[in-house]
Amino acid sequence: MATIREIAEKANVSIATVSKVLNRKGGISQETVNNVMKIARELNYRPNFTARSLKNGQSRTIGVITEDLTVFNTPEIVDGIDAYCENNGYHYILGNLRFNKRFGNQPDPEECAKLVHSQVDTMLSKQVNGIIYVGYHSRAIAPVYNYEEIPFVYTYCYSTDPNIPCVLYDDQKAAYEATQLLIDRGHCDIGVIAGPTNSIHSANRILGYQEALYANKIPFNPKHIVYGNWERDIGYELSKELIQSGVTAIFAHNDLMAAGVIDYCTEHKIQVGKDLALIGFDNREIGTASRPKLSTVSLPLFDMGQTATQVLLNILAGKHIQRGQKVMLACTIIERESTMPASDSC
Amino acid sequence: MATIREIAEKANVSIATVSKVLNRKGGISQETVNNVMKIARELNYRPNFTARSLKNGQSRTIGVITEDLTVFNTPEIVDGIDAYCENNGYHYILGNLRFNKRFGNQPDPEECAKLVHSQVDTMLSKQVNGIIYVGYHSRAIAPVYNYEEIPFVYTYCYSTDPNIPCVLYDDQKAAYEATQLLIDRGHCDIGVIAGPTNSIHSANRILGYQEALYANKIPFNPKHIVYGNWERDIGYELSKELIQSGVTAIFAHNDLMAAGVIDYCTEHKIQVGKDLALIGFDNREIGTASRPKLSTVSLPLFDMGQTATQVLLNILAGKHIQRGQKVMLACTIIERESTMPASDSC
DNA sequence: CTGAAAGCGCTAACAG
DNA sequence: CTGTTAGCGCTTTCAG
Repeated sequence: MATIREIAEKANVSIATVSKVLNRKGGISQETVNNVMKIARELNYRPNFTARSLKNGQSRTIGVITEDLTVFNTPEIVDGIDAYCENNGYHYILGNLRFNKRFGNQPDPEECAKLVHSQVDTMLSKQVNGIIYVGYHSRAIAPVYNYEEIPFVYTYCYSTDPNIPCVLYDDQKAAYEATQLLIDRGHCDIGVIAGPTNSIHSANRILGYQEALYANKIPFNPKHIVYGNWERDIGYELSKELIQSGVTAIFAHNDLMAAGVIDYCTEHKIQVGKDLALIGFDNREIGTASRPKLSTVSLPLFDMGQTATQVLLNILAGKHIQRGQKVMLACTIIERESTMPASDSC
Repeated sequence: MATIREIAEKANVSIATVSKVLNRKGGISQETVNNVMKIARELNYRPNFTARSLKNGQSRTIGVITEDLTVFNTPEIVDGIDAYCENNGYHYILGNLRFNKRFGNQPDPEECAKLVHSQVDTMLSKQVNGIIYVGYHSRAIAPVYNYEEIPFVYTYCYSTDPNIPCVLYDDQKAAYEATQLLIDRGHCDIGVIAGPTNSIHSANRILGYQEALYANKIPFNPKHIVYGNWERDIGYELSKELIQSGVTAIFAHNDLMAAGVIDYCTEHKIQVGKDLALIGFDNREIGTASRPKLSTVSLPLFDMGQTATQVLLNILAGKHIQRGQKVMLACTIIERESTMPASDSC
């Protein structure tokens, strides 16, 4: 690859002059400029990013660490990071921890820490200015590193340390809206199939659900909340309970469990979308595959990627960030067939 | 961040000595080694990758260009690249073209070329040693660049130029095996719902299908092949035709069209897995969501990523590569419920 | 307007 | 065993 020096030789000028021309610094005669540019083009010159970074002492590069690229949420988030970087003249390098293949859903904290540590080390050695850490499932994570050296932003997970900003989606608001949709469709006996009792997602979604009931003056019946394990089978089982206890609508905390509800209903000739209203969460592919198509809550993944990048670049630009900043992005309700027919209200 | 120079000062040795210690070059007294290492650790020293690359004139880094990270096949492939790089001491940088959001399924060749060109330029300026190009749907692509400068390997797509190696999966073999499975399950009137007539995938899969019939001495009835558009609705419509013409098994060239077949059968009380055997292709999420669960063909995506990287690293290591090398990786048949009950043979 | 020279952090001859 | 020196490709100050 051609270097600045080769251009200088061909053009019979010094490398300093070439550098100035290439960087449009001005103070160079038009003639020289033209000539240098012409030769640069002929030689198919491309600046050496490495050398430039070294000299300038800055890379305009951020690191993106994904816990697992193959998990459904992650590619969209990275897509958002990519777009935001491109629009702001930043580069990023991706590091993928492959937690899924290595650990399944039960990451060994010890091993994880080692992987993260080594990934951060690599990135630091590549002179990144900051790091976005993308969780593979939402949970609280201890600070991954002696993060003081460099700003971190978490997304799709959050830190136990209040100094690390995170970008999340708003479970509570989404649940409020999902519940409101069910109410708008004429239901007041609304069951909830939540995730495990220790899920923060479910806790927040239950809050949103309760708020919506309250706002609509519908009494809250604690029996209408049952707890599952995010799997399809449990949706099947729990829907039985719920339906027998008289609910006419179900808010399942993920699409998989909602699919289980559809399984149960199909088997028992209960028409979802008519006899029973159903809404899921996550907007997974399964929701368009099911019959009827599942109404659900879509996660703002692309936006989370963009926002996380924005937050990080703001920090890098020295803009003040509140301690413990948590950016909450809104989800979108997607109404499909499972909640469709508006019947009469309570 | 600490530099080699700071270590040298604290240790009262020259930077050359420090460098030698850090790179385990030997010829340094144990005492000095210990001391330098200790100080390096205290200072939390991390080598500057940028400086090292510049000096050594090589980055041990490859570029990975994805046409679209958010498309179902891509993350698994990148995961494979990641794993292979990690195991072989290589780095990679990812560039994501975001074709899907920019163009949908109809990429404008002009615009694409511009994006690719600029991405390759960036990577070249970052001194990558080679590039893996990951297609977002399988098709022939004109050489993306003046690729002579640097080796390219394509995966999930192939080049019109025979000099560029590509890593693909073996449609024909997979189709042979899928058809054989149907035959093993007792069927001889096997319909095919193919993709569009111009799809190379479908052409190869039809070949595999015909081979399997021939190997089992089953006459090939051209009427049993119908052409769709990869969408679910067309699966519904075409299954009608096929079933009326008397087939007892269907090989759909993707899972989406297979889901359409299930739709039709559910509606017409035809029990898939009993009255009709069905196998799809791609192993998408929808296949576990459907009832019955869909038998299908799983793509060797992770393996494609690994193999593409292997091919590229071999080229970089100077190993000879045949002109026009096409590596064909085997798919895996996944039998689920839609082909299950083995009945009596023809 | 142009060029010489220093230096980013690191490695590798080579000399001592 | 250790240090001096040159230089990777580039930018920037300073002198001319």
